[in-house]
Amino acid sequence: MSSSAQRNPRRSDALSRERIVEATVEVLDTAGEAGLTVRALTAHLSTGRGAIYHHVADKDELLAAAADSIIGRAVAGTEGDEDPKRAIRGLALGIFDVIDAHPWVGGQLSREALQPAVLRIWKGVGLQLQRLGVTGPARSDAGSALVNYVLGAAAQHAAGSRRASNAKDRKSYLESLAAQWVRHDPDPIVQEAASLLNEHDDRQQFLAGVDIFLAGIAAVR
Amino acid sequence: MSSSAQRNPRRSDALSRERIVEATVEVLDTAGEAGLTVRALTAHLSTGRGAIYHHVADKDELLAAAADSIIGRAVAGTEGDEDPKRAIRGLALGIFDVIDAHPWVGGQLSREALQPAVLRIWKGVGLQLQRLGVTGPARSDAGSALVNYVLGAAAQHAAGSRRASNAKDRKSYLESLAAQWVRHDPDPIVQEAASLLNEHDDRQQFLAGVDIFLAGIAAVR
DNA sequence: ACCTGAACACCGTTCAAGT
DNA sequence: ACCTGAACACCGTTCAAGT
Repeated sequence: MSSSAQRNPRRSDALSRERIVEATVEVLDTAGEAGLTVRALTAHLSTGRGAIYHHVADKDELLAAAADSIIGRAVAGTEGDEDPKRAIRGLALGIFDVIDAHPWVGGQLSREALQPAVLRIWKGVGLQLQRLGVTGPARSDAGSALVNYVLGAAAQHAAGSRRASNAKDRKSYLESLAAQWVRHDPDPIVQEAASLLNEHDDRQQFLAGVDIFLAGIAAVR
Repeated sequence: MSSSAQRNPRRSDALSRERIVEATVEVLDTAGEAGLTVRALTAHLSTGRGAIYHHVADKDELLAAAADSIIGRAVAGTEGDEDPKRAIRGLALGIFDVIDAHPWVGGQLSREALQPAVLRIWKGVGLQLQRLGVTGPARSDAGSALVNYVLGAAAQHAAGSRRASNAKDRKSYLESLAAQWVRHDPDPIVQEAASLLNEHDDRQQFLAGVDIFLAGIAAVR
């Protein structure tokens, strides 16, 4: 009845899909995407390599389920806001923050269009757009624009943060890259364009993009 | 001087980075991302498995170079348009079409933020935004919004088309999915939101998204 | 029914040996 | 200098054998 430990603490309970997905998240968070191997996972669960295949079909399903468990938490309780615009900002920021904390989710969401985690995001966006009064084909266009923007920004941010855990390194790399552009093409127009790579706060820039989108659907409507 | 064939047609020339990247594109186009193995690639080039490592560091570099060769062609000659808005639409559509034709590029662009192909897109977008008269931090925000939207839409479209090569299957799957949402949650608000998954032309919807962001950039400025 | 772990059919990458 | 292909150190998944 209670969830307390049993006689043998090394193997607390029978395996279950939930326990496997939970362990998958733990391995991904500590070892990254490359560190998620069936061997590492089953070692973490102290079970045999083949055991997980009684509960999930394959590694893809495992990754999709792990991402869904993370996104599920982020999207939950985002409907509360009275103001649909604020709700959209909250939903988007919730996804951004959760991907910042679990970079492997960013890559996973781009891997399969109709996976549960992505459908959750479609659903949340659809609800808020409806509350905003966007209807008909305009809502499909707006929803697709927002979902694709959020997923694209998430993937790029995750890809960047996965590698350059050191922010200083990243900054100096971006600066040298911009300088390289300018050297390669001394056209002042290129020089100005290189400023896109300047230092910025990814999170704030992400939110600015959401606001550009919100202004866009208001203008197009 | 000319590029005509030599005596032995089975091994036309010495290996080179260009020839290897070209072969990589060919393998990816015919066998997909999962089909790109060093064994398949070197067989296609009729050489030994280790040969390519004299010209590229590893498989990641190969994928990045292959994507860059595709994106390079798409972005080239997109600066011609007088009207910067039309140039942005052309740039975005060029990327969409090239990813529609080579779905593996869509996934690759989400894998590494500062890879050459992605930087090319940043550069192209930066140039047009500048011509549009967007300056200062507003240009960074606008550029990031546009680039992330394009990359997100590209990845989702590619992920969708990779699997469901059969459009009929995809359509009926989306329909049953929407029906499932409604069954699961009879709230009419959910039912309406499910309409986001309705049939649509991905390419046209992609362009509608670009226009939303363009309108937003104009409104926010 | 669930679990174990050896076995299978693969990978990417390295490196001694060749030319 | 460039190439070859065997060898190495891994993978994900299956499946007979156990409980």
